[in-house]
Amino acid sequence: MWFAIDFSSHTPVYVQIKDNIKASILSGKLKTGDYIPSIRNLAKDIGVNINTVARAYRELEIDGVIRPQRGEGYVVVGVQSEQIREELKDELLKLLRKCKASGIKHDELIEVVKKVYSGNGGEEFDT
Amino acid sequence: MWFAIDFSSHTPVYVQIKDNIKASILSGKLKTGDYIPSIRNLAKDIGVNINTVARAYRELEIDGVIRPQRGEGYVVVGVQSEQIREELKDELLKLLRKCKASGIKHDELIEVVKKVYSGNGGEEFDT
Amino acid sequence: MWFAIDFSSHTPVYVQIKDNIKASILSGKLKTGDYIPSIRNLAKDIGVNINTVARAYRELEIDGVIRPQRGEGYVVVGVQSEQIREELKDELLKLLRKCKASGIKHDELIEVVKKVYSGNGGEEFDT
Amino acid sequence: MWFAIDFSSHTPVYVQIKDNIKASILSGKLKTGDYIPSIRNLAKDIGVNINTVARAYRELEIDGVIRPQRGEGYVVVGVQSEQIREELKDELLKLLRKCKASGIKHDELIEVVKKVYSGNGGEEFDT
DNA sequence: GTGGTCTAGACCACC
DNA sequence: GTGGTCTAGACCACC
Repeated sequence: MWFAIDFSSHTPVYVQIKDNIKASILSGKLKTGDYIPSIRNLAKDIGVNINTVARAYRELEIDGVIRPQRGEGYVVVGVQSEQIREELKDELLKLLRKCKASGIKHDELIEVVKKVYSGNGGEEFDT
Repeated sequence: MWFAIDFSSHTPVYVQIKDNIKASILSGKLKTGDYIPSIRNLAKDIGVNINTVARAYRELEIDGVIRPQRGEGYVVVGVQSEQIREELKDELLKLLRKCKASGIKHDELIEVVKKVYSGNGGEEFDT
Repeated sequence: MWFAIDFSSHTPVYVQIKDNIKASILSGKLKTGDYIPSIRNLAKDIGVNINTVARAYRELEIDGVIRPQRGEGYVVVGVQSEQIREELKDELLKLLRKCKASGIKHDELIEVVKKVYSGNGGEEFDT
Repeated sequence: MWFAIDFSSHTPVYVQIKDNIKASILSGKLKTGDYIPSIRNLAKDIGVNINTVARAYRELEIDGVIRPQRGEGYVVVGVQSEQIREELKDELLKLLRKCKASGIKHDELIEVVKKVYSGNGGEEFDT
């Protein structure tokens, strides 16, 4: 697939997979009705065990994000976009507090924001 | 102490303790030479096992952030401020890209920034 | 044919097909000598792969329930009625114990029984 | 624990474990606040792999039936009794239809019901 | 001791 | 080919 896993992260691999799929849908790289990679293919691509991908997919199914297609894999159903955006903003809020507490100045911070939200660049968050 | 632990987070508790102490130093709440809480007290305060705090302190000592004072607890040595800030900004960069990719508008984002970096408040990054 | 498959059930599809055919014989909807649908037709009707129906038929043949008629499909031979009924009653016994243990009252239960065994209706076990 | 697993059943082992725990709560053998067996103990007792029990417990947690107690195992929260009873009655309805379709007479059936719902016996559904 | 995650590999059902 | 379940065993965090 199109994303890398950070094995040194404390975030479990299966959660990273879930997050990546959801983000890909939000960003439009995956649309409703699209097939996502088969469990075995994705596992091979990102170098993890089949069970790890299977768990991610199973939970995405429970969340209503994907749907199993008998014998053909999983297709995208859609995501609760607004809900996920709120979660992201919450995450951002926490991180910004850390930044401020750590003495990062407002100007420095705005510079980082500009790097991402400047005219073009920055659409790709996982390459 | 002055921070809460998120037990539902994937970030291990001992890492959260380390991060919090380092951030407190960066923000100036803790200065070189200050005593930090005893292992036993901090453990009681935040409701975790002594071993967990001990591990955080042990690693902070290895990192040169704190130093054991014979029989009197630990005192702050200092932190590689700039390095930590750069790491934070890196983390922020990644998260912002996710935000953009997920369709969060620039205006919404600035609103979140303002929530934290507004006038005075916001020194507390963990409340 | 006259039955639906529950794809979300843990019972394998080929077992559901077998059970349905056996029940149809027991109930008299299928009699000795009757032809059952061709593998291809049944597969199309219930929306499963040919191999799945083929497996069900193969096992029914092994069990002596149906018999291939050269070039003409399968005909019903018969079933060990009494044995199957005893198995069903055993299954029922277990489920009723669960019901009682779970606090379902006798009256509630009788109501369910009545729903099925009331006057005439209820011959269709899969509608 | 106090229940056996049917390894020949098509119902996955982890589902059987979930069902048994829920039934034990419904029947009063497990009450709110009780600890359930540790993952490793239950796995050893019923002769399955740790992962299988872990999956059952994880899903029960998602369902709000049990709650992890840091470092001490899982405690019972409770169950949506009424919902589970409705599920059981649904299951019963399906089975009864099979019974009727298979030619089991009303009298035979009532006999089975009486075996379970007669004055005393029958409370133990899993011994 | 407790639970959480992951691997390597097996076997099954279904297409 | 697809997904689903399970095992045996490892290593981690936390108590």
